[in-house]
Parts: sequence; C-alpha cells; structure tokens
Amino acid sequence: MKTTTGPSPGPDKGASLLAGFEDVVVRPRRDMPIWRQIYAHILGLIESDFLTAGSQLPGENHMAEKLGVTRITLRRALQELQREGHLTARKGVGIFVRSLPSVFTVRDDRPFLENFNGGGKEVVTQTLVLCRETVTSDAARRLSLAADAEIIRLCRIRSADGHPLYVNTKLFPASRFPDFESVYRRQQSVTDVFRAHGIIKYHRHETRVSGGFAAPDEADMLKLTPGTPVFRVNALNHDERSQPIEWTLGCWPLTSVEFVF
Amino acid sequence: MKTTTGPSPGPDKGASLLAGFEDVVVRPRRDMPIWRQIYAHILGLIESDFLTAGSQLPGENHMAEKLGVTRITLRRALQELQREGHLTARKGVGIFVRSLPSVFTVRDDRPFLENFNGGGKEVVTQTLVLCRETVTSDAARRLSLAADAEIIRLCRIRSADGHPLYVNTKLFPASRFPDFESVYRRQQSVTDVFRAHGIIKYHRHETRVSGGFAAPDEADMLKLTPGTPVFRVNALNHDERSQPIEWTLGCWPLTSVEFVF
DNA sequence: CAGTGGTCTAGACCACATG
DNA sequence: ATGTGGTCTAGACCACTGG
Repeated sequence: MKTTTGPSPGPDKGASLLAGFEDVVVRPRRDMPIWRQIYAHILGLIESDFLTAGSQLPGENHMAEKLGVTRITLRRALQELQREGHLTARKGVGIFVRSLPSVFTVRDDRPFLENFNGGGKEVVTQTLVLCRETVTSDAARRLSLAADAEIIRLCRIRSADGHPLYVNTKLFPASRFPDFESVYRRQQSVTDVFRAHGIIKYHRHETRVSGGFAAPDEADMLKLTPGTPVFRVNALNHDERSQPIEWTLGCWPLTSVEFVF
Repeated sequence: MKTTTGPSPGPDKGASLLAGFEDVVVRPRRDMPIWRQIYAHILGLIESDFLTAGSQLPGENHMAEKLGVTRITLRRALQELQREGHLTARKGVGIFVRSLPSVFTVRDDRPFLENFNGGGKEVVTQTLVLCRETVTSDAARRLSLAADAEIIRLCRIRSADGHPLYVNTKLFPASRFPDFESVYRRQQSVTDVFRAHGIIKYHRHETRVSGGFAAPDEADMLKLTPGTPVFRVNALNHDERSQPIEWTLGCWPLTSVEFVF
C-alpha cells in the first residue's frame, strides 16, 4: 500500500488529493448521524494506515464537496477527531494526521526513557527554558523553601518519532545546585545534574494525576487544538533524606499515554 | 442570593427564565470569538453559584435570542461546556448544570469512602449488576484463571450529593467467594465479603490510569454528553499471598477527580 | 496572491420527552 | 400539542499562511 506507483490513488501527499474520499456514501440514518459516519470513515482511514501520521488531509471544501455535505457537517466530524487527538489543524495551512500511539505506558518508578525505548520510538528531548528566578508562593510551599528563595526553572518538550508528546516544567531549589546550568548543558540530563551535586539516590514522594484541557500555549507546543483534553501530572521528588529536590508539572495529550503505578 | 423573594431575578428555576442573560454584551472581538465570550459568561454564572448545580438553563432559542446570536453560535459555547463537564444536555428536556467539584482527590492506598467524606459529600453507592459468568480471555489472564473458570461480576455506580461520579465493574474469581452474593447483599461492601472469606489483608498490586471518551452507555450512567473525556482506571488487588482476587475497571469524568499516589 | 481553517448567519426538519 | 435539544443546509466574511 505504501509503495503504490501506478495510477491508483495512494496515501502519498501529492498524488490524488482526495484519496480515501472516493465512493464514500453518507446519508442520514436513524442510528448514526452523517457527521458520525464521516467521523468513522476518516478514523478508519487513519487506523488502517491509509492516512499515515503527519500526512495532510484534503481541504475542508474539497472533502465536503466530495462527501456531498456542508462544510459545517464535515467540521463536526473533524472537530471530534481533533479533540480525540487523531487530527491537528493549523490555520492557513491544513489538517494533519497526528496518529499517536493509542497507549504509551509510563511506569512511574522507572527512569523516563526506559518506557519509551520499549516501544521502539525515537525520543527527542528539547530544552525550551533554563533560568533562575524567585519562587512563587506555590512552589515555595511545595519545595519547602523560604518565600524569597531562588529556584531553577527547566522547561522541556519530549517528542516520539517527531510527534510532541509531553511538555513539562521542573523547578529545583537553586541553593542545592550551584552548577546546574553547566552540567545540564553538557549532559542534557537532570539525573546527571543530581549526581554531579552528590545526589545519587532519590525517589518519587508523591504523584498527582488530574485532567484538564490544553491551554493555547500548551496546544501550540503539543500541536493540538486548544481545548483538547490532557493529563496534568504533578510530582515531587525527594532525596534520600526526604528533602524535596524537584517539582515537576507535566502535560500529556489524553490519548497518548497510560500511567502505571 | 439564594433566598431572594423580591421581584429581582434569581437563579430559581421558575422565576425569570432568562436570569443571568440580561444585559450581556457579546460582539466580535479580535482576541475572543463570540462563542468564547458566551462560554466565559455561562462559566462565570456557574462558578459564582448564580447557576447552581442541578438547575436548568433557559432553552437554546431563548438564550440565543437574548444574546443576539444564532443558535449555532450559542451551541458552540454550550458544547464546550458540556465536554468540560459543567453542563449536561438531555434531549427533549433541557440543559442542566453539572457543577462537579473541580478536584476530587482519591488516594489510591486508602479505602474508597475515606476520600469522599473529607469533602463533606454524601456518597451513595448503587449496585447495578451482581452475577456469575464465565471469564473472558482478558479477565482470565488478569486474574490468573483457567479459560473456563467462573467469575463474579459486580457493577456499581457512586454518586456524591446526587451527582454520579464513578462507574465501575469488578471481577472476582468465583471459586474464592462461594458466599459472595449473600454477604454482599447484607453488607453492600466488598471488604466485608473478603473478610467473610478469610481475606483480611489485601493490597493494590497495580493501577493503570488512562484516558478515553465516554461511550453512550457510560455517558448515560454518568449523566454526561457522549464523547466527554473520562479517566479509565484499571486496577488489580492481591491477597497477602500475592494471589489476584479483584480486577477493577472504573470510569470517572475527567474533571471530577484527581488521583494521588 | 490563492488557499486554508475559524467564525457566523438565517433559516429548516427531526426525534424526543413532557404535559 | 408544545417545547426541547440534535442535525443539517447554503451561503458569507475573516485571519492566517505560504508561495
């Protein structure tokens, strides 16, 4: 299916822009509204790999015309697929298949990368922010710091096979890590920063998982439609003397991960 | 605000059906589309307790007219509020405020009810199904049973202050609990069933938390709009000899709970 | 510039629940 | 019979992106 070179339509971007939307019949049914049928059809194209991850859909006007429905009706289906994380729309550009792994196990008690490599995904970590600043009252409470203490803020985004999966912000008490920046810039690893400062063992003290909806900036980073449901993870790490050393706030698309405890 | 008896409009159902929608100005803005302004306005009414949990909104036509927008535009806002769990619509009846606690901590290592009473909520548990049947292959693997073993299925729904919060299905190996039904019917408590069969101590072996979208039957039970995002919890309990004795599948509205580990 | 997705209007018909 | 929410149409204008 992927190496089709003949005249038959394939999922290739440039080929037949309406591949997958030929001979599709949608008409009012008692049990399933039209938009739901379109939803099911497109989802089928994605799950059968006819539409591959990253590929672009035909324009809304083209699809609507081909399906014989109004753009609004089509958009009802597209909207649902966006909220479920299968599609992502970029204004002025187009609609693209996100097609993330439907389940992406994260074991809470293991180093982050271990969970990914099992799935054969290539994981890339990108550092967005690394700076020092004064704590907020919230973070001070969490990290047991004075109100005017200094903290280190580290924001990163992780992608699997080029698809952004996870954005997080980590806060550290600055006093514990005088050489944070230099070590981190060399190794790009928080564990190595810990080790360089004499912290060899640390443990997860508490993990909170809640749900929410992607804010515009989160949606932008994760390539989601704003309002898409997400997991919010909120974790505190302690060193071996039970002192808080790391406060993490993370955000995952709801459909891209499963947490295992 | 709640005991208004004068002519001024209040949130009371029968009073002024359009209370809360007087003098609302919505007009196109660069930074916020109309539907988003309506969304914010209604959310404000809910969060300020002007619209109380369980109360009914005016009809869509009335609201749309009052706001000076099309029904479609209004529905864009209502749809968003439904997906976020603030509203629930019943066809042919009306739209109602769900207004659940935005955070509802569940500590994984504590008995279920302990987490609720702290919030001052009155919790009701309703048993939907209690029956014996042959295992599915999936459940057999999870509970380490033979392919033709018998299991006990228990489906329940839990509500806080009359609002359904949590539906779950529990599966037990039937051979371990000959008197399940009789004990359960008397006490309505799984812990008591365990105790009656000599299991005094048991522990959570594994918990998995994932995300999904309410199926029509789940939506019906939880009084949600189908497609609303939910947590799916999947847990296995072991007895003190590490034998699996309980397999739980649960479903929570995304916005009603926070998991703490 | 042309094409994209985002928003909005003014109608309409339907299935459903209630009185 | 009435009012409700659910669906759908046929247009329209806008802001954004890219060539």
